[in-house]
Amino acid sequence: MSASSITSVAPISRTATRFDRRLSKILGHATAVFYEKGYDGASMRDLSRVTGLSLAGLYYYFESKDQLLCMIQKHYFTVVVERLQRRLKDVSDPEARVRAFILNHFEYFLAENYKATKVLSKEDDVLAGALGAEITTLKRKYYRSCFDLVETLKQQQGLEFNTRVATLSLFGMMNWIYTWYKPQVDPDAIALSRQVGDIFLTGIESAVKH
Amino acid sequence: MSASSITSVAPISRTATRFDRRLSKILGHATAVFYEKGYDGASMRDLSRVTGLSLAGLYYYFESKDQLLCMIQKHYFTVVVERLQRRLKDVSDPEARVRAFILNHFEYFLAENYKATKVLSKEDDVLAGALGAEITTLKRKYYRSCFDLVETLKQQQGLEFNTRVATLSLFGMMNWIYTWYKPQVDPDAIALSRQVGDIFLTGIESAVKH
DNA sequence: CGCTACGATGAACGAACGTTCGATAGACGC
DNA sequence: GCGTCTATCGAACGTTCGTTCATCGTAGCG
Repeated sequence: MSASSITSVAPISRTATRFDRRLSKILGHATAVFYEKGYDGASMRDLSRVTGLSLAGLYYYFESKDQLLCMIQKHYFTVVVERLQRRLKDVSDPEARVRAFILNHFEYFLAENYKATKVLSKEDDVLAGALGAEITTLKRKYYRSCFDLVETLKQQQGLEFNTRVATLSLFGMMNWIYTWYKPQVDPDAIALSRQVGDIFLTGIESAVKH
Repeated sequence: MSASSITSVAPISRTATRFDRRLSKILGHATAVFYEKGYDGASMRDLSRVTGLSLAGLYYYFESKDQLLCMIQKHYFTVVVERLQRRLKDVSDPEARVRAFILNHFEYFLAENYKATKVLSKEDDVLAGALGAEITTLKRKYYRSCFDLVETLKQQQGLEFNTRVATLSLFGMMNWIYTWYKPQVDPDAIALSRQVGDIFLTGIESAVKH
């Protein structure tokens, strides 16, 4: 029973929302700190400084540093999956659905939650035990969504390739971005999702100059 | 002046090679430890245990933990670039040269030095100052090699795409592998380099069933 | 007014960390 | 045989870490 699940069902809504709003801000600050210094490199004292709360005060909102990371990862994965499902409702063509996946990923992780990308990608396996298992389940669900879209496209077009390798290569292209993306230099989320989609679906050699 | 550069030019070859051989083994053990626990997660005491040397004895071979990581990264990047240049000598066709790059990367980092992939990819930005700058230079050289190969292919075939995005997408596919590759399940380095090359060059939709 | 739960704090704890220092063998040249 | 260099060690140092605990003000409720 996590803190958020307690308060979200608590009868006194005023106190509950206050707690949740405060927690939400802390999660945002923590994401920024982890983005800049990495999970191990960031200390609770760093987080204390940027949030304005005391070191001990932080522990009113979560049980441990591990659980804090868990809550962050959980939040972003949950929301991106929700958005994906909503977005896929209007799309039926298999190729368009794969492109919708890519666009959804970039719009959420590049345009709206840039710093989260690094935290989710890099601090991939630091969580162990029950906390790690919870995140693994969520992540597998997200992966599975993509895998199924690629597999459906493969069936429809009568293609032949290793779906696992193809899907994980696509994830590679998307998740590696946190290491090189520069907003001033590189295309925005929409243009980038088109280019990555082009490479994945038809390769660089299909982009003939006209 | 690093320790290895001193000893490699030292007149007394017996002492020098002994030092270098021992250092080389330590580097190998350290790579394995960093692979398993991450750079921050791995302690000098962990390294002391697996090497059999005492905690203080380790510091006879390098100046600091940071410099140890630097030496590891330096070694692998230097060797892979050397191998690449040797391999590219026999290949003139632009597409074949891009495929040679991919094959070279997988054969070195997947088949021969699997654990190094993670250490190089994940501990990408932990090094700061002069140590970090040295690695950045090497890494940029490797990136530049690939960029030029892609750019040449683009010119020869009269293609139109963002070379930077394409190149870094390729790196994404290659470098992300450390997060998912399972030798028992997934194709070997040769087959994998062919599949990744296919995706990059012609996309998944070109792989029509016959 | 008094009670209770909430939100927050300063100070401290024990553990683990990277690194250093002085000492100590053994090998080798003079 | 004596000084010097190589290789290694136990022990400790100072620091930083995540976490805890007793405490305190405050606001709402009876």
